[in-house]
Amino acid sequence: MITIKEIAERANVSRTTVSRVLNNSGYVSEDARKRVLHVIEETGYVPSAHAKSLRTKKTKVIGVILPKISTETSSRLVNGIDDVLAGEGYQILLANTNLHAEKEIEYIRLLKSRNVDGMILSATNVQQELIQEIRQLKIPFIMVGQYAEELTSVIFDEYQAARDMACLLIKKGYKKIAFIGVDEADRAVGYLRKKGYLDAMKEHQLPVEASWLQKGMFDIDSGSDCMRSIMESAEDKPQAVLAVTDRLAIGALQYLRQNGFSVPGDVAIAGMGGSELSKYITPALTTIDFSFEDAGREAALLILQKIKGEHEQKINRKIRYRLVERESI
Amino acid sequence: MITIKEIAERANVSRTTVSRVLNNSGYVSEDARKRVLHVIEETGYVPSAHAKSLRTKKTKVIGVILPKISTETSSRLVNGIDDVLAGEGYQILLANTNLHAEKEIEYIRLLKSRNVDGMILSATNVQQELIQEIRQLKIPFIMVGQYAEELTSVIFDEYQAARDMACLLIKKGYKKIAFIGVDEADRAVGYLRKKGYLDAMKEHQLPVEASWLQKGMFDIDSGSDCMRSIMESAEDKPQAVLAVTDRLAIGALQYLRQNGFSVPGDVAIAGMGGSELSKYITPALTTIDFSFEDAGREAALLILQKIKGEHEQKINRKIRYRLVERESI
DNA sequence: CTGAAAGCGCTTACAG
DNA sequence: CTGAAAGCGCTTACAG
Repeated sequence: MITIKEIAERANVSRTTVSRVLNNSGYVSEDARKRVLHVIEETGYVPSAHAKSLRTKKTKVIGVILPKISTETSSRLVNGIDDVLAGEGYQILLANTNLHAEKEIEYIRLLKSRNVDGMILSATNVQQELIQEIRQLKIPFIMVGQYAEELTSVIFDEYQAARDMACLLIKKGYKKIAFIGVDEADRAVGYLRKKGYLDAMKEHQLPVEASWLQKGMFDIDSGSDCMRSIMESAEDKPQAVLAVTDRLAIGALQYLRQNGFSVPGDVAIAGMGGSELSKYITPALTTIDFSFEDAGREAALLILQKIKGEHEQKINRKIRYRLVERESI
Repeated sequence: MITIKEIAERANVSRTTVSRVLNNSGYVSEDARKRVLHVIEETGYVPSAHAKSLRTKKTKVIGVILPKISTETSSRLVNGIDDVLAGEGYQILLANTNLHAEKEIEYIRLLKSRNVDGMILSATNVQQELIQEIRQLKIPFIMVGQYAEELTSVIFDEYQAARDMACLLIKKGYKKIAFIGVDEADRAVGYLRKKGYLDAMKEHQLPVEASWLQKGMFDIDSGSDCMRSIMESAEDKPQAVLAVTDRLAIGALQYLRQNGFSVPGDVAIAGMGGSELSKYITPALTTIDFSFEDAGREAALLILQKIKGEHEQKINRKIRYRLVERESI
């Protein structure tokens, strides 16, 4: 590889001077600048970012830790992050935990060793160990999707969103509303959304049968399984079901249609997530569109501010969501 | 930041020894090793990857250049890449051209400056300038999605795939088949798929009306527009339409349904891509599932081999595709 | 306007 | 088994 030393020799100047024209800093005579530029052009020299970071302590790289790489949520989030980061000359270094929560800590350390200028974690939990690791980190850090005391985060009002959706269902006249959730270790999606639903039901004095409460995973098949459990075990069949993700909702939809139920005629379905699928499936799914791109953009903006040292204290940014009413309820 | 020097001092050994225990190389007495490990543990020391790469010339980072970050194709591709790379301790540094072809070269240089161990480009064109830039690159490089003379690539048989689909349509009895393509600058998706369709038609002596040939972009709305053009301008209305991407096909579907045509009754539709949407839309879309995850895995495998210097010559790997017949034809 | 030299945090022959 | 020293490719006070 060709280095600054060679450029300096060829242009008949010192490395210092080459560095100056590279970084547009300090004084360089027009003549020297031209010679250097010329040699760079003709050699195709590209300065080593590593050597540079070693000195400057800046890498222009932001580490992004994702729970899963090929989900629409991650994709939209990363898109938003890259949207603002690219403009500032930063790049994204990806880390994918593949839903193994313990890898979050591992990757935080790896990214630290890679001297990233900041990290953004799309979190699925807020375990003490993880929070601890982040707290002792000296690198700017943004948590997305989960709220944690003392950490700067970009979140949605998960509780309110689920509650809004439950209320919409109730307003529409549905009284027997089932619920498909996920593990409550995921505080945002598992716990808070469930609580929103539960509170809405209670507030309207609507009973909830235990068999109406199912817990699935983050995929379509799981939604079908949950719906089956509900329909097969419920004393009183529900008139509607609220699923905490669109995929779960779509799975439920599949089950119902395959078993001769009409949606929303026999059972209404609402999802959450605002996925593209929700729009094109038949019947189109009523859902909540969380602006993941905005969340990504906001996270990127915050990390940039932190890098510039513009704010010290923790900040909690809430991103808006939109209730999208369609044909499934 | 805490460095190897401090660890050495605290453990009362030299930096050399610390380095040895860090890398598990050379001889270190049990006693020294223990002291070092202990200090590392208690300080939470993480060695600087930058400093290390500066010496070793390896970064364990692969640059991945994508035409768009939030498409299902990219998402699946990156998933496949990460799948094999993560296991080998490599991370992905993302670069998103956002469909600006000229940024491909720019990012190749940027990634070069970042000393990545290899690059994978999900290409949308094979312009001379780009190919030139890649050729003079001394870093292992894999091209995905486009074939280029002398470059190692992972591709699909785009021509055959489009031809297969057209033949299926013909076999089903459709004779008047329209086509929605994209710009032929994209040789794989634009040119080759069109050629596959055209050749199939010719082979079966089926005439193609000029108005049946439309060119769109990579989104759903564009598919609608193309379908409108076809239906409004065709002398002879087609009985079927082959779109080169699922999104274009879905746009066409939308247009037809909104204008009172039944699918496949009045017009049959086939897409290409094997997107998740194709499966859940009504009617379910007949499409070609390109295994983008496999393409990603294969690209990662190849780049790993190149890094290890296991093969010099260029290789062209063809990834299988699967014709998925569903209800839209 | 220019350059010599120190230093960033590592690894690695080399010598002991 | 261990360490002193050189070197990776840059930048940056400092001196001129």
